[in-house]
Amino acid sequence: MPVELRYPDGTVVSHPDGVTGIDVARSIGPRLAEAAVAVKVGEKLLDLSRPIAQGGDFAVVTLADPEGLHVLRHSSAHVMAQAVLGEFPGSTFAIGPPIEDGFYYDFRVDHPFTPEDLERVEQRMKSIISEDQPFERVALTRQQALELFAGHQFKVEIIEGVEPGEVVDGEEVTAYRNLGFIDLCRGPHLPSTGRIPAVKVTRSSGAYWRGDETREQLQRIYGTAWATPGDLDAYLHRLEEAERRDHRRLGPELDLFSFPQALGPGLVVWHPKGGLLRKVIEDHSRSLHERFGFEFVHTPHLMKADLWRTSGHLGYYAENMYPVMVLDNDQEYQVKPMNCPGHVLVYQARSRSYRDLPMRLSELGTVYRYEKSGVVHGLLRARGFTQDDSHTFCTEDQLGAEIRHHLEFTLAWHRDFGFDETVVEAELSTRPDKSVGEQSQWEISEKRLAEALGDLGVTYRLAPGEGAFYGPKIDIHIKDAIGRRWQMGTVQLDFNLPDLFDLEYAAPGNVMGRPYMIHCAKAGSLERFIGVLIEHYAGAFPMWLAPVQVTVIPVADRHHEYALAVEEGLAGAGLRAETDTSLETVGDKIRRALTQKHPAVLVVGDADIESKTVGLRLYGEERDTRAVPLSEATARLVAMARPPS
RNA sequence: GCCGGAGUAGCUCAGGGGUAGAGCAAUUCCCUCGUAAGGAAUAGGCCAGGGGUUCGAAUCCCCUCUCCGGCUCCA
Repeated sequence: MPVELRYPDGTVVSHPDGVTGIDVARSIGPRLAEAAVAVKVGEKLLDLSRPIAQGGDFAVVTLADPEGLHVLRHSSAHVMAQAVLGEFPGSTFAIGPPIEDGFYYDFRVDHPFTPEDLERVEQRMKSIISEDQPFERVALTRQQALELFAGHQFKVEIIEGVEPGEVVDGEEVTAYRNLGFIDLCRGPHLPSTGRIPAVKVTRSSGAYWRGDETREQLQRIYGTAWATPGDLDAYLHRLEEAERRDHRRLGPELDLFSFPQALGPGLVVWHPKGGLLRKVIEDHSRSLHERFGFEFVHTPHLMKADLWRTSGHLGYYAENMYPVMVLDNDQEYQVKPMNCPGHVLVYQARSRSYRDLPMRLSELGTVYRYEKSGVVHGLLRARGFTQDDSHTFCTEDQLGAEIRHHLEFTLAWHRDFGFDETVVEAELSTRPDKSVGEQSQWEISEKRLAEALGDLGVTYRLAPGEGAFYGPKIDIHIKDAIGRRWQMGTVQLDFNLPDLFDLEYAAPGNVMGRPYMIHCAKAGSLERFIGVLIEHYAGAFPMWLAPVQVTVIPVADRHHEYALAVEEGLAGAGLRAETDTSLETVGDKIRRALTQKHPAVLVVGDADIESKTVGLRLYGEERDTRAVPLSEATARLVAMARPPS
């Protein structure tokens, strides 16, 4: 039966039965056929050599397409496994998928890979590539696959996970073979290994089989592959760039904070400039909370262990909490890992009426969580941090409006700091397998969350079953300098605490109602927020955030007096200014101000004193040789320093 | 917590069984300068910590701590 294919330009062509992707690509053009690595029919990617069984939308996939890179990386992974088996006979391979920017493969080997081993693997990969071995697709029944991979624990486990009779494209299991290497794989793959233009082995690490820490730990090797050697170089260059943006490097360099060894891992001290940055952010947080109708509360860092027992944290969160302190008459206390119970106690302090709702309580609450020693990561993952936390209690009728209100706030917060859709991602997580609460609560809450996202025009990823056991949520994620995603803000329902603490309000008609509870953090943690903020701006903050906004540089020491007067004037206009009175050359002082990424530099010398002018230079801009009247410069800087309204 | 890598001056790094090195930063002095490093001198180290091996350890071995890259987990 002929297959009808619709090309991207809209034309529809009928092809004879058994036509392959490469046939069609050739019929379009020889150059396209040469560049092709796979074809796309409908949503499905197919090997070039595979007969096209069904008609539909058709496109030739090349390495210029994201799908093409995916195929390239998948094939590179197979080559890597082949190379490892060649270099280290007796090793066993597990799985090897493509990932963002590259691929990995997991192995069981008799010793972990050394840097020299990785070098050998890369060399062997390159020789496999130069041999241009064809990739061959092998269709198997479940039974055949079990026989072929008999004794291969990982593969047998995967095949056994395939339901008997489960069929994809008329086949139960497929594998790909190139020369002596064969692995289970859905494909598609490049036509041959020679089609890999640029590949590099990057690093190795331990990784648990099936991502389960109770199971065997394997050795993983990461690699990266690109459409051209130039793309590979650009990628490596991008990684170096990102390293320069790393907040753990920039923080101490800009004298914002440090992690003294004397304190212990994951604990930060803020230096004056970092403290100032943090103050600006806290001030903005408080003013926005006020505008969005939140009330401020304060709760202690230390609370009776019984409270954590009631809240359930000792049941499911104990391993993240610091050990018990025994005080007074055998009374047990613990440091808070979360602010919620404190806010619940504020709610409970007196009887509440529906007229009190919604009640929005907020606090910059510092919490301490015991993070495993291997996971702390600068400000992005610390053991002590401050959340811009809030808990809102409302009725079911108010739920939709409240969720939208909180989401709007969270999005406005991120926008104010310059985080746009290129780095921000929203995610809606729904009911997991194990959960508390009524089905109706989950349904209505998930619906309201989705509606709020829709109302505000937010594109989001749906994460089914990823919600907390106590409620569904919307999370805001931001990508850091090297593309890692960090959870920032969250709007999260809680069906658990209102029950555990028996929260009530008097509803009309003299009946008692149970409030809905919404956890919401806008920034998430101030530490993490500042960490990604530093990386986002590479330390060159917008003026309203910069700890030092203006540096005044006198040309010679006879200009110090005027320079200090200029500084005073700037300070009077509300700007954070510093004068560099060191006995250095102008060039050196400029360099220091720019290295510290101060947004504005004012140079003052003989010519300026008489005419009441300054030389103005903004970060990231070339020198402006024009003398600017001081009043004009001040007005410009004040305008630039205005916080987002 | 697990797998690997690494810790030498405030920072970036050299050295490597036989008296601890450089550049930048710091301090002092000279220079008085118009937009990314002016010059000189001085000071600075329990070579992460603890145990071993050795006539002798920063160097070799073991343990611990901390950091880095991953895994697991997470704001």
